[in-house]
Amino acid sequence: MLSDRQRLILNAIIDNYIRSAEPVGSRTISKREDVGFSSATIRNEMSDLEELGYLEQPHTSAGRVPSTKGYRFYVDNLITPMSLNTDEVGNLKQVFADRIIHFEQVIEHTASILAQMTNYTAIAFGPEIFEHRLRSIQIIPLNERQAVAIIVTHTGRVENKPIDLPPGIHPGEIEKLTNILNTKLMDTPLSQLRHRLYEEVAAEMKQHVEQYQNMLQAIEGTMPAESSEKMFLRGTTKILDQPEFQDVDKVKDILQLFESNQQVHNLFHTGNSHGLQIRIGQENDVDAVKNCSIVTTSYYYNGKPVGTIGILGPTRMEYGKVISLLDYLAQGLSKILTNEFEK
Amino acid sequence: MLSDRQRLILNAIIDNYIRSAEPVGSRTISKREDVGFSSATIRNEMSDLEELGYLEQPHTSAGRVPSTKGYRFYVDNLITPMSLNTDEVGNLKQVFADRIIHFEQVIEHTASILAQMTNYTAIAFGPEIFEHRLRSIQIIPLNERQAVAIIVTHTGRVENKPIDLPPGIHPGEIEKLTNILNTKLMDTPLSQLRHRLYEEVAAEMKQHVEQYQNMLQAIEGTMPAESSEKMFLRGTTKILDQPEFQDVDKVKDILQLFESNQQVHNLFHTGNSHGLQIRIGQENDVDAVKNCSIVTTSYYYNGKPVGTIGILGPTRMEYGKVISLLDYLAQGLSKILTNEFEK
DNA sequence: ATTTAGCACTCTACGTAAAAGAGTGCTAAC
DNA sequence: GTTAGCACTCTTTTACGTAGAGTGCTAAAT
Repeated sequence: MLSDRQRLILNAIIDNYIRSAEPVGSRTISKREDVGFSSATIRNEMSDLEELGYLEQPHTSAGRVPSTKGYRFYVDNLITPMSLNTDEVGNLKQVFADRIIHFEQVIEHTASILAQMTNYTAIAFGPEIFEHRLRSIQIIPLNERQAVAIIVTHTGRVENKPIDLPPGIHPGEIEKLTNILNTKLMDTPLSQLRHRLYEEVAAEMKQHVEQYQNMLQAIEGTMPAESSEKMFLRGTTKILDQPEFQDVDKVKDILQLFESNQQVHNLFHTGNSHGLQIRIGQENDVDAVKNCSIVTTSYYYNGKPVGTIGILGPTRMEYGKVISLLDYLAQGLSKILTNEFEK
Repeated sequence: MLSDRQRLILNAIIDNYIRSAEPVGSRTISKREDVGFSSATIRNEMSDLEELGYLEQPHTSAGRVPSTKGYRFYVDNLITPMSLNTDEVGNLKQVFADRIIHFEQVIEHTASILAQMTNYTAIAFGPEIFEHRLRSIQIIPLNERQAVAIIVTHTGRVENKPIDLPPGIHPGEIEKLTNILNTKLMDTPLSQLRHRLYEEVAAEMKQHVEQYQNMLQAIEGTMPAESSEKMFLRGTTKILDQPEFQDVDKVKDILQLFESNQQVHNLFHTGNSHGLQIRIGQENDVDAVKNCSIVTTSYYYNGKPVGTIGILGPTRMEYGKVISLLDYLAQGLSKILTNEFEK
């Protein structure tokens, strides 16, 4: 659809704008080494590109700025994923080089390094909980009325929740119950925990445990809600460094959004789709990030997508760099995850 | 030192400034009902108060603004703690009215309600960990090489850490070890855990567990570090609503500080002192909050201070309201804490 | 001796105007 | 098809004058 020259010029404009954050003029482009045309020619092409919707003009006699459509074309057709230099690869390797104790620590480290290397806000979600299988469930009484239920998954994730004990329950009952739960539910994926609790455990409990219904309810309450995977958000204030967010009003909504885990989760959750995803400016549903872009990708366990890492930055984002970093890290995570639990 | 009239005027100025955030002029004060002097008289007094260091003038021919010294005098001598109205008391009571499952949830709720009712940033620290006593310690193997150690305190707090297993250790060994640990360490305050681990457990372990030294080290690593009490920070973006923080540069440092748990902890930690503490503007050591004030108070368990709740806001803070709220909530927390674990 | 009215003075905030600068769009020449 | 040239437009910056708020001082009033 676009001529080669139009593509070249669009690419040059976006490239410049990403660096300068200022509307780009025709003369700036014609001075570039990779463009051999006079400013007048560029002006004509710019005019056409604007008419086609790829560029916008803040006002007459200002330079051009890429539109959402422009960025979209850029990331779909023009972008050359930045190849990482040795320093950068070195940095990234460190995430995986440390002796790995726990996958969640690696995830956390991933988010940190992403934020640090991009200067944008980074997020990383722990492996989706429905892939975790139960390794152990413990009920620890604190006193006559209260206890803590603890669930440990085969990935080492620990969830705990306080529960009320039925009045007058005997400690031996709790122990019996714990045994039943562990025997019956071992290796159950968390997503099926509730289901199997009623299907298989209830009957057994009925025989051995008094007041089993109260306990059953209490225990059900501790089962982690779906899609409550761990989330690490890093570099939330990086957005303040961007020139387009020098106005407090423009950042307030975003920072407030960061305060709510639920909202952040919704924002980055990619639903069924996986792999590299880019949402640019108004392509986002949430108003607060209408002039931000979100780039996410997935990592895999046994070929299945189980987690997401991503970046939130201004629409004027260094897409090439971000994509390369995300790719590299996602691959690393997939590899580690598979190694760690497959042996 | 200050005459009654000077105190009256200083109080009026601060009172006005807290509400308006604008330098206060002599005429504004003379119009107040509680002040029966002409603007000229006020001007003279203001001039004196400035000379004494209680007021500052942004520039000639602007009104006066309280200095740090002025605020200090205000909170020490002039302030009348705002009595809470019924609506407010109702709100506060809700924090404690919900059926209490877990003290940490109450603490969290406290931080939220503080932020919401003051429109400043609120913080609440869970009871200091050295007051927690061990209720249970569990070691859950994940596979041949890895395990998770879980520590539960009598307050229901759960800490967990991944540990590496010594190669070739037998599952039975782990069970034996867990039994020893629980028998020997039950009810030990967390602060003495390390000490008693070596004093009392090591000998016993030596007899029953192979490779006990490796395990000992691994377990020691899971013992929570001192002063790692839970912390709830709420309303971190409230500061953006304050007129004196409309400039991005002025908030950036503060928001960045909020990103680091460690720094937040240092900022609010009151060391040995307890009870109501107010640090105004430059009285703070940390540069980022040089034009903020921090008000904290303690809550108690058996008469001993075990936790802190507090507020961070602009120096121009509604001290009276904040103090009343903190007092009320701290008392409530103390009461609950004592009830919950004393029965 | 204290308080107050009056007034000149100072400084900021605001609005307007002029000038400078950046960039376009069009026309005509190459 | 490309480019040089130029008039035109719009923003940004600077300058300047005015209005407003508030002070500080003096002299009068209490």
